[in-house]
Amino acid sequence: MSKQKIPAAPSIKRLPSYLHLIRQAKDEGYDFISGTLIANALHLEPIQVRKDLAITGIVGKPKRGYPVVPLIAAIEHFLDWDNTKNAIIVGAGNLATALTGYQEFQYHGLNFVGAFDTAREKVGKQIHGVPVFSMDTIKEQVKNLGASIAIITVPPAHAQEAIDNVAAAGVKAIWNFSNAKVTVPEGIVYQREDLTSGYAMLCVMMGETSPSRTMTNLD
Amino acid sequence: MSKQKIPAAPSIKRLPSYLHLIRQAKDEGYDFISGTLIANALHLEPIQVRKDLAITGIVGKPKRGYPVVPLIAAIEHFLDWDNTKNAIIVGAGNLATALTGYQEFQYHGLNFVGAFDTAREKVGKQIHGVPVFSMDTIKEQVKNLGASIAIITVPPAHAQEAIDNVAAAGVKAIWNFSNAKVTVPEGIVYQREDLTSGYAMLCVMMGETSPSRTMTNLD
DNA sequence: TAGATTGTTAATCGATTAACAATC
DNA sequence: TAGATTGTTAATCGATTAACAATC
Repeated sequence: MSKQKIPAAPSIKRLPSYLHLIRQAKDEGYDFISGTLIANALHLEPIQVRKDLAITGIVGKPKRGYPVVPLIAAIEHFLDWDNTKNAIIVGAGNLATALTGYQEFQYHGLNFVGAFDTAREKVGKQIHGVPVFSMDTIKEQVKNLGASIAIITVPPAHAQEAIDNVAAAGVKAIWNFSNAKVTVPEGIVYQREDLTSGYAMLCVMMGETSPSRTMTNLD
Repeated sequence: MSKQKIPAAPSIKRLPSYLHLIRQAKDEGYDFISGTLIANALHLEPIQVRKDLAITGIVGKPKRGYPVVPLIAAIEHFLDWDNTKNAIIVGAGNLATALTGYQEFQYHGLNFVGAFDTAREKVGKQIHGVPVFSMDTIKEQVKNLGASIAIITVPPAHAQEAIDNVAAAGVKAIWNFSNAKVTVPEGIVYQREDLTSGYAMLCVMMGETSPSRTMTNLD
C-alpha cells in the first residue's frame, strides 16, 4: 500500500459537500455564491470555506463571492471528477447494490463496469444495470473491462483474497468497505471506509449530551 | 443540531479498528496485546495507539502490553457499546438492507427495531428480520419501539422531511446517510456519513501517484 | 538481570481561526 | 461611495510525534 500522506485531507473531504451546495445554487439560477453563504449552510466558518476553496485554484470576487460555473469546474477538476474511471465491485450483495444505485457516484466519473460474486445464482444477472460475473473470472475481467478501481464489499473473511486478486489483476486503487485486517501491496492506492467509526462518534456524542454519564476520561 | 466539538475525535474513530484487532487476538488465545503490535497491524505509530487507548482509562503492563479482556471492556464501555440502543431506519432500500445485515453493529449494541418506507409493497415485510412499517406511522412507532437513534437512508429529496419527523417523534440522535443539505433541530445528536468524501480522497490519491498529473495547488 | 513496553512530559506539525488590507 | 467579501499573513489550537524515565 502506498503509505501516502495527503496534505489538506480534511479540506478535500469537505469539498464534495461544497460542490453539492454550489450545484444547487447554480440550479436555482445564481451566478455567484459567497463563502459566507456556504459556511452558514454547512455550519462551518467562512474562513475555513475560503481556505478550502483556495486549494482548487478558484479566485473569487470581493463583495460577490465565487462564480458558480468556474467554481464547480475547479472543484471537479481538482478531485479529478471530470474524468471517467472504470470500477469493478467485488461482492454483489446489498452494499454493492446500494453503491451501484447511488447516482452521486456516476455524476462524478465513477463508472461501474462489473460486479463479482461467488454465488452462482447471481452470476449472469445485473445489479442496477451492472453485469455480475463469476469471482473466478476476476483477473481476466479487470483487464477486459479496463477497471482501475476495485471496490471491496465481500465479507471480512474473504477480503484479503479479494484484495490479492484485484491487486494481481492490476487495479490502481482499492476502496475497501470490508471491516477486516488486511495487507495491501505497495504502490496501490488504498482507502478504507469504516462505518463503525461514524457509529462510534455517534455513541460518544450521545453520551456527552446525556447528563447522567461522567466523562472524566475525555479531558 | 447540537454543535458539539468532540475532543479527540480522531482517536475515537480509530478505536473500533483497535477493538476489532484486539478481539481477534483474544480469539487466538492471547492474554495481552502490545500497542506496538496493534500499530504494526494498522500501519500506525505505537505512541499514537498508546495515546488513543489511554482515553479509555485502560492501564497496560510494561513489557507485556494491555490485558485483552479488560481492554475490550474498556473500549466498549468508553464507546457505550456495552449498552443496547434501539434504532429505526428510515427508508427500506438497498442501503437499509445492507446496514441491517451488517453484523458488526449488532455486536456493538445497535438494535434495529423497525424500518420505514413509503412503498406499500414493502410495508409488512421484513429486511433481515426487521419489520417494515408505513412511513405515516413513524411518529407513533418511535415511541412504541423505544427508538433513540434514527438512521436516515431515504433519497435526498425526502431527507429533511424524514429528519423533521423523527426529531418531532423524540429520537436523541440522527445518523444521516443521505447527501442533502438539511437542518437539524437543536439538542439532537447528529452524525452525517458522506460516502463521497472517501471517494474524493481516493481520487486525489490516485492523481498523486500518477506522474502525469501536476499538483501545484496542493502546497 | 536486561530489555521491551508503558505512560508522561515536551516538541513538532498541521489544521483552524483571527486579523486586516485589498477590492469590487 | 460604503460595505461586504476575498485572500494573505499571523496566531491559535489541537493532534501527532519524540524523548525518556519508570517498570515489569
